[in-house]
Amino acid sequence: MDMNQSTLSRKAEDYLEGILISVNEKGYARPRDVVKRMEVSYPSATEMLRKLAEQKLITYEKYGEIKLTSEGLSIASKIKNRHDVFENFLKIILIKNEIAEKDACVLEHHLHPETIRQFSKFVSFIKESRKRPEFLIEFEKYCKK
Amino acid sequence: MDMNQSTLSRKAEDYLEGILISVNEKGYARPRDVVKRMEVSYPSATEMLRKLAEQKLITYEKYGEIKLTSEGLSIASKIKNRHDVFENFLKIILIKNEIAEKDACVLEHHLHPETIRQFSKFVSFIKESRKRPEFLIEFEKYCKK
DNA sequence: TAATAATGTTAGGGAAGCCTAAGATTTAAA
DNA sequence: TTTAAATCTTAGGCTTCCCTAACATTATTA
Repeated sequence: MDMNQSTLSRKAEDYLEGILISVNEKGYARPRDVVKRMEVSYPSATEMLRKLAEQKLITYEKYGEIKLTSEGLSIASKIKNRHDVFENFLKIILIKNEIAEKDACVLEHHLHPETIRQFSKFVSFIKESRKRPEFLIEFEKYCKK
Repeated sequence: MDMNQSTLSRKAEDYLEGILISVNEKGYARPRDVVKRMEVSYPSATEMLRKLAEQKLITYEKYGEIKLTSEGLSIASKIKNRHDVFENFLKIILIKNEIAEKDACVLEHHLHPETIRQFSKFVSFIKESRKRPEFLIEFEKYCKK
């Protein structure tokens, strides 16, 4: 049960994550939301929506609202968590927000679970320090040289 | 001049990097080297080799030795440098060598140049510290909790 | 409510990258 | 040197993801 995650393509994960964002905002997604967020044409979106529906990761009927099934939600949330981990990490190493956001999308796929776990720990480690760790101050100086 | 890097697919970059490794070892590559390193079939390798040759990134003739052109070498070297940066980084955040090596392959593509630069700086920053930075010792403890 | 605009779907096709099967070439062995 | 093994290429086809053009549906507005 639940072998889908491992066999889901990178793109399918992307779409699922995109759908989650709309669902969080207004309770459902529309093809137009997907089209905008993924920067693809309507036919491309329709095609992927059908596939995701076939795999029971979303509910979707012609001209209808798109929602995540519980399994779809579970997968999308995992991807989104990863995304956040990487985005946070990139900001820590002083990358501009805009770039950090985009590059997190690249990082969030296909890394070994252990790698993701370590990135995640690294971010928590930094964030849990009461004051800004000395080494980050040093690193910032180092970058300016 | 040299707009190829930006338009080269991720896979093409992978192959180029693989070829570089064989070239470094023995002065040239053979289809069998590519097949082994990329874990693809001969026809897949042949197809990509032809494409790379078309783009003048390698020299390659039927049944012949494969070599990098100066442009191919320049691109492959950049990719390899990135790979090394990421591999080093992953080891710093305490990921097993074997996984670090594989995941560096994922990281080495499609990140913003600024992101790559920052990763690179981060690694240099750590490596240039005379002694092992305190925070890494702390991080290691943190991971064990 | 009829016309228009926005949204969505279907049909058909393309590029990238992968494969197996079959055949060609080169290398190694008998 | 003939045969066998290894290597390599060609032919043909598959999947994923993308697209444009044409058509259908829904929403908006005159």
